[in-house]
Amino acid sequence: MTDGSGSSDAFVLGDVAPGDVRVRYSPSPTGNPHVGVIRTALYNSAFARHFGGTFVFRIEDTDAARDSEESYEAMLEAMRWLGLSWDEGPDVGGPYEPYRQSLRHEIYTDVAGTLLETGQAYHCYCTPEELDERREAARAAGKPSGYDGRCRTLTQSQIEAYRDEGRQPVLRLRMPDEAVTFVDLIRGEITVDQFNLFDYVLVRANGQPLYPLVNPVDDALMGITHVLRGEDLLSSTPRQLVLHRALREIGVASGPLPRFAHLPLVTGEGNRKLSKRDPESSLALYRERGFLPEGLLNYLALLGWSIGEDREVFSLEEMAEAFDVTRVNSNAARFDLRKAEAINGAWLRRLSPDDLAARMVPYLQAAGVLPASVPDEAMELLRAATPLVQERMTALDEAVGMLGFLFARGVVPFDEDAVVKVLTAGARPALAAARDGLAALEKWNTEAIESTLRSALVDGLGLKPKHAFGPVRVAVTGRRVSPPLFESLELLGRERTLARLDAALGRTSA
RNA sequence: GGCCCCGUUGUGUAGCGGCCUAGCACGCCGCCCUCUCAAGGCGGUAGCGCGGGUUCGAAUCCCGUCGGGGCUACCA
Repeated sequence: MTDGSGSSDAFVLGDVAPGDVRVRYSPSPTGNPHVGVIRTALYNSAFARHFGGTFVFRIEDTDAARDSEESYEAMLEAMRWLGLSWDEGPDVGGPYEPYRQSLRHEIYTDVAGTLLETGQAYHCYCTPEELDERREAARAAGKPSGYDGRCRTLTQSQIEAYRDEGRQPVLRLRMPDEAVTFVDLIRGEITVDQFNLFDYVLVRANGQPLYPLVNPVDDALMGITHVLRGEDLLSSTPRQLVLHRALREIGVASGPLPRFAHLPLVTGEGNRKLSKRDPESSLALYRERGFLPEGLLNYLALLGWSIGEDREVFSLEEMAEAFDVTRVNSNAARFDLRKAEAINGAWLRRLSPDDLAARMVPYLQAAGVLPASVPDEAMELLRAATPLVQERMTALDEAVGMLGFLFARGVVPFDEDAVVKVLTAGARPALAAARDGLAALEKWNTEAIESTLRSALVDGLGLKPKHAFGPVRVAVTGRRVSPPLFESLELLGRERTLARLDAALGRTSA
């Protein structure tokens, strides 16, 4: 938290007291949540918490054709999984309910009506075809191709003529005859002149309010003080500001205009904006792969912002403490899976073994390694094995391959390649010596196992460590890569170890 | 086409006129450690798009240029 006295904080706040800061995250529930949009949520959350303000979660389900209840649930669930909590929202309520646009229809209709009555907006009777035609013509002439304002000053008789034709009008906002300037918290002053400000559509001919109306109206009504959103919305900001001013003029809203910060886009391969259609953008994918919420969020934070001082691993709390929008980069950032994995790995290693063990459970269950209800012994075994794999994992789903052998009943599933390359006839002496040595062992612990194996295989058979332990590893774990061998054997137990060595011996003789 | 934004190694960034022979992280390469794989340690690779200014001095400021991206719907 901060008192807002830092120099950038003061600039960012403007006239707003730190505790009065209100930001919102307002996704539209179409498809699966994607990482770019989650980063926006993260930055908003960090911003609100930095100032001790309010983080509002609002659902922009304005487009009935594309929105779905499933993705609404998915969005909520994703936010909870990530641990991004909100102060007001569709599920928790708040002073500005409802928080779903689909439930606020009347509000928009009322506002639209007032906008029309006061002349801030007007009816436009142009058909889509006419619009297209004129747009193409303007474009061909090298001129701005937005709406040309034809219906701005229709006479009563013209209106009646259109009505007689059966035309249904859309509602357009009247833009000013002067440039609009605003200060973007990240990019500085941005100006768009009046020739590039078009009277845009607020309400469809069928009466449905559109995003360009609904979004600023909700921001204004909900007292949003700062808008942190993607750069793709940058060019529409001047137009929205005009609406905001109009809303204040007609008394629908009061308070200062929101301040904007446009976050750099998150791109994928080829520097294109990451879209929902790109598979690597899917939050669910990273979750299934076993990313930790902490790790993913940490990585996402790095996409456009730096905590400074050559540090890259930090928590949500640390981020909130240090977050400064003005230090967000203005250039687009490429999502890099390798780096994301590295950060996630760092978080995995930070976890306490018990915590990590608990988090691995669902992944082991999903893979059938552990049953739906985990017996106490199995959980004990898992906890004991966790330190062996903790520094070897980059994501939770890797636990399946690394620890599967510990929970396998009877014969382990073998990796074919490992069998062919390692469990050869030449491996028999090593396997046999290992079997005999281990069978005779008095105490079954890591130290004893190691010294027995070393003396039997390395000293006794004169094998190089790599060739000595390789066959044992494959015999017992089924793979060429495993957690440390001696510790693994201890955990596996003598009985199962010997059984697997016997099984391997059987294989190699065949 | 028009408007807007952006431009430091392959990627993410530090840098806010001298501390920069440009730092860090990921990646990549090599070495060490070592029962495999990791983790860890050490070392290496590679960058201020270009051209003009301003200045004693520019990655940092200005202009231009080139390049990239976004927007340009009765989608959000």
